[in-house]
Amino acid sequence: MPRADARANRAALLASAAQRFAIDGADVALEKIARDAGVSIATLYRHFPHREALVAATYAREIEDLAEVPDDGSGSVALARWLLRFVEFARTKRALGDLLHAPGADHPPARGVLLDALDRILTRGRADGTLRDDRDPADVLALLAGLWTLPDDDTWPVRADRLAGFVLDGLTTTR
Amino acid sequence: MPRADARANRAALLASAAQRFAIDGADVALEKIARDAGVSIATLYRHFPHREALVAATYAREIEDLAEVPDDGSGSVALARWLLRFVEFARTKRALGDLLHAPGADHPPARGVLLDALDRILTRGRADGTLRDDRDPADVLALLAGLWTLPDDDTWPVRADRLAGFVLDGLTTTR
DNA sequence: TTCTAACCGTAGGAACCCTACGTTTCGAGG
DNA sequence: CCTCGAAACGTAGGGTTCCTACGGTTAGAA
Repeated sequence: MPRADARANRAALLASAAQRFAIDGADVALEKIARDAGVSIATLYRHFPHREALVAATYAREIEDLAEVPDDGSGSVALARWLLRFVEFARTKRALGDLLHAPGADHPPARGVLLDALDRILTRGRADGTLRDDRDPADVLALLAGLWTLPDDDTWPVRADRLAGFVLDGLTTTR
Repeated sequence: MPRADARANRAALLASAAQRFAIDGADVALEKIARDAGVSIATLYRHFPHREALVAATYAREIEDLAEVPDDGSGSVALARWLLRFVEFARTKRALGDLLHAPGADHPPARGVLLDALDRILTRGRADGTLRDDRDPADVLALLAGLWTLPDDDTWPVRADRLAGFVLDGLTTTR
């Protein structure tokens, strides 16, 4: 159990981070987040050793939510539902793009969590014959990276749905 | 006609940039490129007011190459060939990812050039019935953004081909 | 050879990242 | 209620990169 002041500072940092990431994007200065939270930059680094850790912690709950895959329904239906949720996720959490799609070879934990979820869905679809068996979770995530490149205007939802639909189409066997 | 020394410096900068982008990636310090070229950082900024301009100029020739689309063959065949070239493009010019897929609403010229090429291909495929008519060039480019998120190891070519194949499959009508 | 517009480098401010180090404070145990 | 040490804190500063202001230098036309 950490000290009470440490816990409070951590919470304040996460709150500021969520706000700043939403307003200024993923590249906002960490010193700005620290200032908003009323703590020094050193405290931020003590709690979150690098930017990635702060981003991951900020969205930890949402990532866990997205990692849960209901057990009912066919693989293709599960995928369709998951994609809907993922699109909403991408729309509201633009700062996570860098984290999920970093070209580096070492996956951040958040990426692994989502890959696991996709793996469960693909496995189920493979078993019940509703999904093709020649794609893996990383392929799906790579295709969805495009969600973070779409222009940030009113056309976003339409384009995003079309992109997700494209992915779903390409994965389903029924056709 | 600019002065001879200005032309030489510009050429030296482009040569250094090509080398540095290939070795160190898109985020290499501009001062390093300037030093390699034997000029000062101010000279670099005078020729290329921002990083984007330098990247675009460095790969201008290759982008123009990729913008040329042969007139023969069906739309789907043209698309297949173009995708092969684009994959090779992505493999050798990783620094261009940021430029082609910047989320901002204002397209850099290089992006527009490729969108035009894709548009010609899609239009042809729509005319001859080999390509679906409900996708636009920006959709295709968004799907291909995933190429820049793949891990930089030996599995790259395989994953890249699979991704491009997925895009092609999803666009062709013959099935 | 002269002269000026174009080009160049030096120098430095500003923003950000990250760490070393001395100080303060919480809260468990007496 | 006090003591006291571990844990947490902030200040300060070095390093890097971006970008610009300004005065010196040079190419090349007349």
